[in-house]
Amino acid sequence: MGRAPCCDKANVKKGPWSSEEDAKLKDYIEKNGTGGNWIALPQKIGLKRCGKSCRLRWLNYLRPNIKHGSFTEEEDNIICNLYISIGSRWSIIAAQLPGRTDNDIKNYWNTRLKKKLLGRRKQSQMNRLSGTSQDQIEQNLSNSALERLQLHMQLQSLENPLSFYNNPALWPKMNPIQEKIMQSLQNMNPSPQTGLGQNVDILTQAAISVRLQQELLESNSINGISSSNRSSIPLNHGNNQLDSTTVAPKSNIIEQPDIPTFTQAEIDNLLNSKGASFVASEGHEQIADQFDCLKEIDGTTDAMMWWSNDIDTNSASSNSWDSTSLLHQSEGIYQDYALGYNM
DNA sequence: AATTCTAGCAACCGCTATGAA
DNA sequence: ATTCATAGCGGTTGCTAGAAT
Repeated sequence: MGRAPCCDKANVKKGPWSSEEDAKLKDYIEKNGTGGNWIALPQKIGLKRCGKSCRLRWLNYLRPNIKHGSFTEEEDNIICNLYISIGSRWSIIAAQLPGRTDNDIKNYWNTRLKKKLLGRRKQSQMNRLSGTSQDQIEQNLSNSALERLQLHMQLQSLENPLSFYNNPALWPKMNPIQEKIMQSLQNMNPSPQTGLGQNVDILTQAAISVRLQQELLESNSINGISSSNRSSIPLNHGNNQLDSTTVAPKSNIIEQPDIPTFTQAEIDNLLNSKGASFVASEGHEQIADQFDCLKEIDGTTDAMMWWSNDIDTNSASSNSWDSTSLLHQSEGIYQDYALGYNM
């Protein structure tokens, strides 16, 4: 037995709104407000629409001060800044852009902005990988784009020791598993080859983080913490949701890889390239291959962005952090990232 | 000119959060 | 403390117009 429907589906019109329907709804709300009850509203005004549909139509289209039309460069920047910081919290992002709706921003990101950021790489990947299937190309594109973004963020933290990335106090609250991972990473030794202090190879860090997550999940399962009562552990919501049912079997746990280090030239190239593709060295590719197990954990390689993208759902919903300050904190990130892609 | 493909957008669906009873 | 109705959110779907073949 499922949930009771919010309205009588059989007698409800779906699809695009007519101008008459728009006029009816707009006229009523402007005169009377919503009355705090969207479900009852369509019946009051004789609309054969679901209350949810009325609400969406009002919020996304009819409401006064809605901005239609193209996004400005400043709006692009804000959206990218916040997306990098908090992920797909469209309503929070929309709150920073007066007149824009979450739906609008979500569509804009999915159809244009994302491509604008990644698109330049697509062509060069296509050139290099001609002969491989389109699926492989897309896979390589999205994985390495994420790697590149995170690597750039990591390097950014070295250049600016007081930056958001290097200051755990500024980071969003992490769950216990993430805390342990971060502690382990912070304890790792400096890399003498690169002279980059604690900037241990990011791919290695991520590989180790995966291993730790697997170990922790396994120990939880041994201790009787099943997926059904996992709610006692505030795991990530949405993209990075860890699910013990999809964790790779023990035999697939990755071995500690040999640690190749990025050369200074590679780093320089990464930071300064404008649209050039990131060509992983042989050693890096070997490690990158290990990240397939990430997909088995949470379905996407977004897990690599364990600290930049993961905000505990509870803290987000209880407003224990401020999206406005996040926006400021992340301003520099996107600007540099955008520079790298020559938007 | 007809057909197919693609991008952009509006709307829907299902889930979670919240607050009242 | 529990149940229920509604609001709000984010992911997905489907339609349409324009581009490409």
